[in-house]
Amino acid sequence: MDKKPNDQTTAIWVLLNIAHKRVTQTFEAELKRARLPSAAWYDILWALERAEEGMRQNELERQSLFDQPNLSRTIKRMVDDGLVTQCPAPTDRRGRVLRITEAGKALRAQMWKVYGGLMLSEIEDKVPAAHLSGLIEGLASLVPERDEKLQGKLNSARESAKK
Amino acid sequence: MDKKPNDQTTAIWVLLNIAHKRVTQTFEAELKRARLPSAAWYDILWALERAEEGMRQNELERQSLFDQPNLSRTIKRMVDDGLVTQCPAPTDRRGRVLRITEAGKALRAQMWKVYGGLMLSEIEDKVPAAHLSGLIEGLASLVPERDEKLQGKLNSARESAKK
DNA sequence: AAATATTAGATACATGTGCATGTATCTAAT
DNA sequence: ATTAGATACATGCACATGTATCTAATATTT
Repeated sequence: MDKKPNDQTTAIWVLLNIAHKRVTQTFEAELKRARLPSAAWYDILWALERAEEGMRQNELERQSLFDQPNLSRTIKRMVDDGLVTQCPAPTDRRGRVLRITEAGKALRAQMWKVYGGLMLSEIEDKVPAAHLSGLIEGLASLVPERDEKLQGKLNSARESAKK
Repeated sequence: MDKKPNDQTTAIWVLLNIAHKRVTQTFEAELKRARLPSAAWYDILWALERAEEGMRQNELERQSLFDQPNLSRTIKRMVDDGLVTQCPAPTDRRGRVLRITEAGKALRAQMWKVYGGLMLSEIEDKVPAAHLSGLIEGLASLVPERDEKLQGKLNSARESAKK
């Protein structure tokens, strides 16, 4: 090694892993305790609920952290569970248009009671105001601008941080 | 929901997931490209290399992000690969003392060339100085003080951040 | 128009992860 | 000495994830 990472770099790397694991596990455990699906399902349901006209599956893939095969399987399960419908896309016969069902909306609302509460208790209550913007901007700096797949979420996140 | 998470909270939650996934995937992809084991293996090897006298498996479990069954299996693979030895603990016949082998040390050194370089390119080069402490303290605030399992790493990380 | 490349989505396979549980051993109270 | 409960580690199973590949459809090139 020509140059060693400094101590702050090490701290960030270690803490990024610890904090992510810790927060994620808390979310998943509480959702499971409430007999609800995982946070990833929430994110899909919420994205589809906002898309009034439905959403192409590849568009959802770009907005989510799922890779393509994984999203495909997850959607299949959600269709089987009656949460989402999958119709052929009108303009491209390869494609599928996804829509949330009423049951899907109901489940998302149900999940929000737990999910939103966890955002409050696990994040909002814990991060001191002094470190809010440093945390947000620091995390954002780790995501490359050019990564098209993540750009959408990053932009909307930064925007809401500014308000 | 009585109270909604604010926009900064949402940004943190979204960015924590995006940044973690993005950085982790880069690390794993580059290690794989170099035909090296995952970052988790590096962490184990490094912990054992620092423990001159060897380390009890349950102690390693506390210091790592592995849960117990998963660590058990991972250690088994590392023993099979000749990277680690597993001896009965002298004082407790339930326990195992783990030690890194010379081959294990060599592999860790090899991995460091890639791993350390990634810490520089993916973290040190990307996070602006202005957000360093906010990022570190913000992440740390997400980890509960009382979580014994994570406390060790958190303390050493904070300490190095101060220097 | 034919050939080729690209894209959308699904599926197979290998691997990783968490949870529940099993076995052996330890500690401490009876 | 015996028994109750805790702890250390291992294993089985269900499920999530990533990689490679497949099919069908669309886009591009010549």
